Amino acid sequence: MSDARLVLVTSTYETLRSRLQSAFDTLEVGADPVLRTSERGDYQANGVMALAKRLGRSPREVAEIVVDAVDLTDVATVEIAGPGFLNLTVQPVFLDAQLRNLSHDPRLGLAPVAEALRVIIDYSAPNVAKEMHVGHLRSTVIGDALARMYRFGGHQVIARNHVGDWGTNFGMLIEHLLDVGDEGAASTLSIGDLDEFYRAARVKFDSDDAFKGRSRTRVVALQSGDPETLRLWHVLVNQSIAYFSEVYRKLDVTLTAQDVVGESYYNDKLADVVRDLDAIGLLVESEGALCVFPEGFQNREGEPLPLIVQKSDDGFGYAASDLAALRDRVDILKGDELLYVVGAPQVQHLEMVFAVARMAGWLPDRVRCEQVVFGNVLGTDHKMFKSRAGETVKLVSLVDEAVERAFVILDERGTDLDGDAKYLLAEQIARAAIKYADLSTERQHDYVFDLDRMIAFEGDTGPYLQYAHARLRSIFRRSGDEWQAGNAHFALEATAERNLALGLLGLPEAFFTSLGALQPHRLCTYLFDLAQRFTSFYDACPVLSSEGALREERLALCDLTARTLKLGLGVLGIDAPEQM
RNA sequence: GCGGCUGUAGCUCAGCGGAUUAGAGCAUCGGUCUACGGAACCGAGGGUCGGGGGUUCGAAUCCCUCCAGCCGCACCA
Repeated sequence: MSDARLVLVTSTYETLRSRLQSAFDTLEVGADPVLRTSERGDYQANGVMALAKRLGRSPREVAEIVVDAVDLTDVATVEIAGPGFLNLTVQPVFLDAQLRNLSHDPRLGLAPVAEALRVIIDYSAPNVAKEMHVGHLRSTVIGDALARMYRFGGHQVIARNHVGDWGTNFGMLIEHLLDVGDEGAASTLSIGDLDEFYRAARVKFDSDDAFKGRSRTRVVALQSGDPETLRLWHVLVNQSIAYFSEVYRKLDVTLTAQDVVGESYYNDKLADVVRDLDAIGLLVESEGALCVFPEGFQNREGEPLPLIVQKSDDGFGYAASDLAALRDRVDILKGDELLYVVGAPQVQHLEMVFAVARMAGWLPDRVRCEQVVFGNVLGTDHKMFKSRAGETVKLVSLVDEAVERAFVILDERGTDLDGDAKYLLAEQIARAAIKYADLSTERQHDYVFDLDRMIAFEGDTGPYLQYAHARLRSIFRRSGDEWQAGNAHFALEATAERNLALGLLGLPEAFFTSLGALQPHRLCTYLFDLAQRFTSFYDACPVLSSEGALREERLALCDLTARTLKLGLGVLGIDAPEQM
């Protein structure tokens, strides 16, 4: 607000919507105009249909009243189409003014929200001393995209990486650590061979009774806080976190070691969860376990299904730590929104946790609490994504393979770059391919992981969008570095120019729709559509060879397009390189 | 059995607060252009939107039902 240079452009959509709203209000306060972009006009409002039905009047009649009441002077022309749709065509003067404003707005019309919320996003959640595999890909990529979008939207984000760093198998892991020695373990873990470490421990546990006995004793020592055992446990945890950080670096994910708040963090709060549930009278003992029975959940036999808070062996289940974490996020972190980016198999469990939290009064209505559900990653055979040997695929090998593939593609088409620059570019392309493929599909759907398709430079892919951006930047390299956003007049005489311009004005709406629905794919769709508008423009409208005001105008359109693509991709966690 | 998710062109996916010939990418076919990066542009063919019913002037979109697939359904998280 205090920064006068930050031009807060009222979005085109919002301008149209609010003017229509005033007109609709004359008939019924708050009636939704239902405005959307359209192929018939630039925008179409079809809220008249629903309103007419409620008022018991003919749609046509209502449409005429709205048209008479609406003030769209110098903004758009309206015409009634069909039974009562309002088709809006934006006026040239308004387009020109909007584009001029955008030219000077670093946020491209995307004003930060008036009221910042504190949003807690739980995502990634790998397990200590276990490999990160494809199953963690979606949580990590989607969670990080949402975190970036919330931040850019003006909210405060607290990322929580709910790492699995506790449980009975740590007895076995620590004993194995002792067998191979600190340094041996460190070297195995640091090169990222976590699967090997875990497998070796498991094999001994299953085949060696003495080892099994030591492991059980070790669990007890760990739970009772034995200092040496805790030291060993820390070795495992720290090595793993270092490894995860390397994976996040490869993926360009914003999670840091500070965001890791594992299950162990809640250990001393679990007893309180049980005690407090008991005090409220929700706790029921069933088959030796302490449970809460939220309404509406049944087991196979049609009997009430419990959320087991404390197991019959007195140990705490993950329900307990999830409840403790939820309380922490509401009471201590003061979250306004709690998001859990967790896969579909956990739907019932989290629903039960949320239900119990509400019953206990730990989750007030003002707090939005939601699981950001996502589907599975499938192989090209439409079965769960596995390696040829039938094993789960390591996340790092997935990324590495994509980088190699990007390298090959760069070589094939010949690049000016070499050495580190070339490697960095290959990484950027690989990440774009993987992330965009994941983000551009509606997240609840399973999707098919097909590296060839997602790294292709043609079609609806990350690299295609990067390429569109790189071509744009190339224009400016050739134009000489004297160009800067000036006062171009946007006449938009060519159809392709006008289509591109309308696309550019759509960013705020696309962004907030996407964020509001927690659906990054909507922003992807917008960016791809914009890129297509651009390539059509690029083909039809020469930029550098045009002259005078027209050249200025087209350069300004290119500048806006490049910035919009870069911003949009960036907010999804995808780089937009200057050249490819 | 109960609950959830999914079923849209050959393939991969959008659309699902109801709207006029159901969209895109890939693949196929046909054009354009000595192309500011052709990793391009323009166009064509291809779908009874899983089946059936209902609500409606109008449904891929809402409701019911059936079919198919995936997932979950008490002490591993």
